[in-house]
Amino acid sequence: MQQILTALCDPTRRAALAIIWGGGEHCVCELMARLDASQSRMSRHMKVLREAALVLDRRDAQWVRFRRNPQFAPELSAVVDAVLAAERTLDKEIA
Amino acid sequence: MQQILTALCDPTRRAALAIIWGGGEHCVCELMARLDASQSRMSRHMKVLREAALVLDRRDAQWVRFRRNPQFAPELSAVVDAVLAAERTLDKEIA
DNA sequence: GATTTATATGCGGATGCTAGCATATGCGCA
DNA sequence: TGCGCATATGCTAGCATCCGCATATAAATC
Repeated sequence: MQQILTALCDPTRRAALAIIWGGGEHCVCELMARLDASQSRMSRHMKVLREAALVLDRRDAQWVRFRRNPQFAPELSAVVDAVLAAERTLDKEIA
Repeated sequence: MQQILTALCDPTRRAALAIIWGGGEHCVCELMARLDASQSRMSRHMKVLREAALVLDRRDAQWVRFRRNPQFAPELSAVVDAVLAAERTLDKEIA
């Protein structure tokens, strides 16, 4: 739990998770581009998400593809869902 | 959102919030006793919860009574609910 | 006014998080 | 083997967080 919340505490990680949580595979370079983050920065943030078991990764040629961990405890998935949903709602309200 | 997650990131604050979130008023000295926290530590943690608008406080003679903020945005309340529920569930599994 | 109880806060030290830079590693291709 | 793209990581500086200790403030009571 502590690890999950720590992972969710950084806006860049939340943004990366928002992209990944919806499904599909995403490489670091894609996330770098979409989130305007430097390479080492993105790589380290993904490491935190991986170590919290929020995402899984696999090598695919030069790339490392990240995807949502489907075996994540449902109570914890509910936390992630709530955070991402809240963020979407609040962003909409500002815009 | 950032402020909420930062507030939730500390285990002492989560424990205090778990007590308060259920309802009722609770003074700092009660929380100190129940969470085995020093006075300055507890006071500061409560300040973080207050500044995140998770809780409201009022003076009552020597005491400061904290209670859940009833006007908290529902999407954010959902985050708190999910976190506290997950923590309860996981604690139960360990025990 | 003095004392006691409850709470807040200034200060300092320890620790941790984050980012950038440079460099290392892994993989495909010529 | 050598080169280039994608990713990981050692190092460091800057900044935030957390805690304990001491002290300040607030309210009640005598």
